[in-house]
Amino acid sequence: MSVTRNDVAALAGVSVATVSYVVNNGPRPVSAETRERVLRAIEQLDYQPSAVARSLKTNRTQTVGIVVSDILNPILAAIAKHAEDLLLPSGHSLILGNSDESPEHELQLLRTLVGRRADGVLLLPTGHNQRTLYSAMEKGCHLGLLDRQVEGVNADCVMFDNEGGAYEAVQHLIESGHTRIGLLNLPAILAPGRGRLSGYRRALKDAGLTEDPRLVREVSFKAQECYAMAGELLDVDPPPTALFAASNRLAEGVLRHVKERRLRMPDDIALCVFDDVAAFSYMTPSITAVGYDTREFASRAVGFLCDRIEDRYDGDARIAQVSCRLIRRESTIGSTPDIA
Amino acid sequence: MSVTRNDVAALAGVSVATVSYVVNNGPRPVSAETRERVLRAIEQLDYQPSAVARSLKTNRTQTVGIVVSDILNPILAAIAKHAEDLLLPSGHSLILGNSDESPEHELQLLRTLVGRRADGVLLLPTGHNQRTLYSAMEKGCHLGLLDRQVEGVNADCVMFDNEGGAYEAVQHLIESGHTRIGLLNLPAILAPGRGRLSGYRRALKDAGLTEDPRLVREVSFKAQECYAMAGELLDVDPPPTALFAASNRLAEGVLRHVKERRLRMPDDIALCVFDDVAAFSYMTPSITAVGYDTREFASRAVGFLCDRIEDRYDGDARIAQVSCRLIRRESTIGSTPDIA
DNA sequence: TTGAAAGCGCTAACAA
DNA sequence: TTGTTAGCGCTTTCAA
Repeated sequence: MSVTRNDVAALAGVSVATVSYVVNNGPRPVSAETRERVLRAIEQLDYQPSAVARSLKTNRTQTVGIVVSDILNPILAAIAKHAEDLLLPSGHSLILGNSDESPEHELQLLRTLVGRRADGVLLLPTGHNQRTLYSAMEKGCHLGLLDRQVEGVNADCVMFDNEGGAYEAVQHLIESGHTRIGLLNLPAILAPGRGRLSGYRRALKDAGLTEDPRLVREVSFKAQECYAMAGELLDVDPPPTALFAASNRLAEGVLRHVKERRLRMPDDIALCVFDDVAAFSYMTPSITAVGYDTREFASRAVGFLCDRIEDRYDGDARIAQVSCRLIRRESTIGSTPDIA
Repeated sequence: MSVTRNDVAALAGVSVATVSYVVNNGPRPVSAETRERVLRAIEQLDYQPSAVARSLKTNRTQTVGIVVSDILNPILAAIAKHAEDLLLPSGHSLILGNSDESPEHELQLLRTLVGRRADGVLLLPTGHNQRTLYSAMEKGCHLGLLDRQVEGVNADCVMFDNEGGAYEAVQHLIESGHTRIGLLNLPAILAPGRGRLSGYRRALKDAGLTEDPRLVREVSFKAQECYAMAGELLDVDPPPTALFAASNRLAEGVLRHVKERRLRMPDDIALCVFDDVAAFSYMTPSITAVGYDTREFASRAVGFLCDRIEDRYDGDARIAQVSCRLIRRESTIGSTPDIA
């Protein structure tokens, strides 16, 4: 079928072993002259070594999977992009999987990845499939969790400072004079939802405000529900004067209402969002958001994973936290001298 | 190292061939009783067949690459997502690559993909690397081009109706009373840029307007340059009253100026964008855009590719065109009764 | 410095 | 209905 190492060896008049040593640049030396001949043969035949055969032999595929809930979320797209960037130099390819928050979908993706003998997987877990995760790790497929720890799964995890970011956001709203602050939150079964909720609570408490339970809503990942919940939140009596949306997806629901009801931000309603996306800075009004460095996040996750893949670390699960910072924009402070 | 088919065969007390036929559900029959025993052994050992070994034998990897210029572009992310969706049922995995519009980067990604023996590649080409593309196809790696045809490469291609979409957009601006319409265009060396430019020109001509060359700007893919060019366009004297931005990226440059200069859309400047992204519908004012079905686009591309991978088609390169439609929003018509 | 050959885990042709 | 075995393209040990 295609050109193999035998063809190269034959053309160069050397053994297959020698070709191997030339291709891999080691581990044993090859005389300059022989190497030259081999390289010429490779060139001439347009020979491209088979990573498949190589993987079978070496038990390494130089492949890592990334399974996220939604690649359309710009945050996750950015993490995937940076992961790919960071993995490229070491020759790893990235296999992309979308779980859509579905455990069944996630299961299938994980099985496929294990079947392909991926060296590792970066996973934004649905929170299920513990057994499969455990079995994957047993089989030597290293695991790195993204922002969500999974109970009973002892894997490295990189998180955002969810609690701190939320605290800073809500504190900012309080300092801007708001006392009725609605929270549109992620499901609190997942770590980010829990963290953002507790940041919200701590900020209220530190300011001596009491929480109105009607102002705290938890939303699944359905866009429709976001929209509906945002509406309910705005309709609470007396209404909130500010909203903290715990994710960029959640913010969309709010923004649709703002538009439909012709609300002015921040006068009618102030808005702060966890997750900063590009559009927030050039919208009018621009949107105050909790931002963070997705490149750093990806870098920590890839670092953890490669440490294990390349046998530099084999200990207990590690946790890294990526810091967040509040970017104050017009949706809370009303006007900006400069574009942030 | 890991559990292999031999282990399963031994435990079940059958030959490796039988295990194979059970796992693959064919091609030869296995008695119900034996199958049962094998399945139990698989279960018990938590055996997961190696796709690597399978690929070496079958010369098929069930892997396709997708190489795009920027996965952060929501349009490309959507195409990647849909491609993954569509490929999953047939057991194909998607390897993601970001070329960043760099030919060198693209080259490396293509080489890696060929080395991994990807069954096919979906590519948004930089326009270079023809030889590598040609050689990849020679080697049996099927190729599907996304929106950009490459001269001298005889591969299937799916395109948007760039000319028609641009025509409709500019016609709409003209009908709204504009006569000085700026075009912020993609590089015209690439097919989409050419198509969108000629749609712009045809619309002007059909309306009896003459083109002012100062109102047509071509921009590379650098964000900075977008911003600068958008500024120059707005500063032409006499200034344009409407702008057609040939991509969502280009639109960002315009929107930053609109914000900084506190321009009102559409009164000070009307804006229409090729590429509809979610944010355009909930921004205020909402942005008029040329939209299309990314799912259909991905579906055509994946269809072309799988036809070849699965030997259903082996003829000349095919072209498909995905239609576009104008979505009129506030940035051109000033107010919408409903959210589009 | 180089070659020969075993074997990675699988599929499928050939035998039984 | 089932078992045996060659061989996919590579890496690497053992010998020369």
